[in-house]
Amino acid sequence: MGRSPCCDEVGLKKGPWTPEEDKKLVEHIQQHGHGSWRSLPKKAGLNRCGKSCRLRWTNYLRPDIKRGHFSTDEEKMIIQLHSVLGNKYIYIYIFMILLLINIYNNNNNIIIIIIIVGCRWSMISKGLPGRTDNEIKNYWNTHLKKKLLLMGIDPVTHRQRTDLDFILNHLTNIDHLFANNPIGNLATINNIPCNNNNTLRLLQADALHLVRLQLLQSLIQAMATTTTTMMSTTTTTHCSGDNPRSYNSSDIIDRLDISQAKLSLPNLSLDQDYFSPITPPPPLSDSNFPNFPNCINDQEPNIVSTLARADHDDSTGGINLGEYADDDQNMLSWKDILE
DNA sequence: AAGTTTGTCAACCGCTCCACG
DNA sequence: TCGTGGAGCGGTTGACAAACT
Repeated sequence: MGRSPCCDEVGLKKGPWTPEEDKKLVEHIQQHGHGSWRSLPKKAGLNRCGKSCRLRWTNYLRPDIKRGHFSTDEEKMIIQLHSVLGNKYIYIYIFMILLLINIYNNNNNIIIIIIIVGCRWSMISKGLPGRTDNEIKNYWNTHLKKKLLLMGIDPVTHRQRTDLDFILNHLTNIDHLFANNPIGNLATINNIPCNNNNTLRLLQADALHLVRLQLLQSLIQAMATTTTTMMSTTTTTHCSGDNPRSYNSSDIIDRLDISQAKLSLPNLSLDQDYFSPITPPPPLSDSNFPNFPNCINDQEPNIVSTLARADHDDSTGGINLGEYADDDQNMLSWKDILE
């Protein structure tokens, strides 16, 4: 065991391969096969270590390699296989639970647990002919991970994210969405009759508040879930991927830009005509929201659906944003919720 | 046009596993 | 059983290109 001395040899070239080196390597392997990688460089006339040659061949020069754009099917396959093969942490998690149970029960029996760790990318690459583990790994780290995160899916657990980071980032996206889309767009895309810009501004502001409040509600739920599991009542700590973060209530309020005063929103006097009939419109498309990340369209709350779901105040014809009901239909003020 | 930041991906590093003498 | 070398793995780095300011 121990580290191979292969790449420690002094004077061997490192870094990017030149076309000449590629040619030498390919020609040698085509004529003689790779044989022992360690002895290959000398035989092929290359000033490289065997390991470097092997990587160059397996990741780049091999004739059966498929390079370039990943198809949708390939993406799906990677995600699917990663959800099954990729999560080595789950085994450690299971191990810890079993260990704790064992300690709790004061059980002196020896538990033998086989932890399966590793072989992820190589196994995933077997499901995608022509793709190398290195390429899949790179594609996962640079594209798919981000895509899943934007879709609200945790790339480690492959479950819908409910943590604070996701909700706060979502709020940022929503603000960005509204900041970058002209008012006219919002009216035309949802086929809402449009009489004047003032009404549209109110509609836009209303929709923004509703979306943010809905997300705030999710945030509060997430906080409630998290805080019950934590020892501290003043700080909510959670993990998102590899980045542990801490929040206190003022951080959250700062990020949301919602103070308690702002939460007590007045009933907005929107003309009822603009919500009649209240039927959920078709999902928003890319062309309607060019600044919105493509991949999260399906996951994004539809603004008019949100409006349709909002509590409708019959007395004013507006929408009551100031209160939310709990499970028993008791009306709660935001002050109550935050406290 | 120039400087800076960000994203991509080939290549490297350090480790473990396995076969073999 | 142990030591050694070869092979392969996942994580990380850094050069380069593209995008942005």
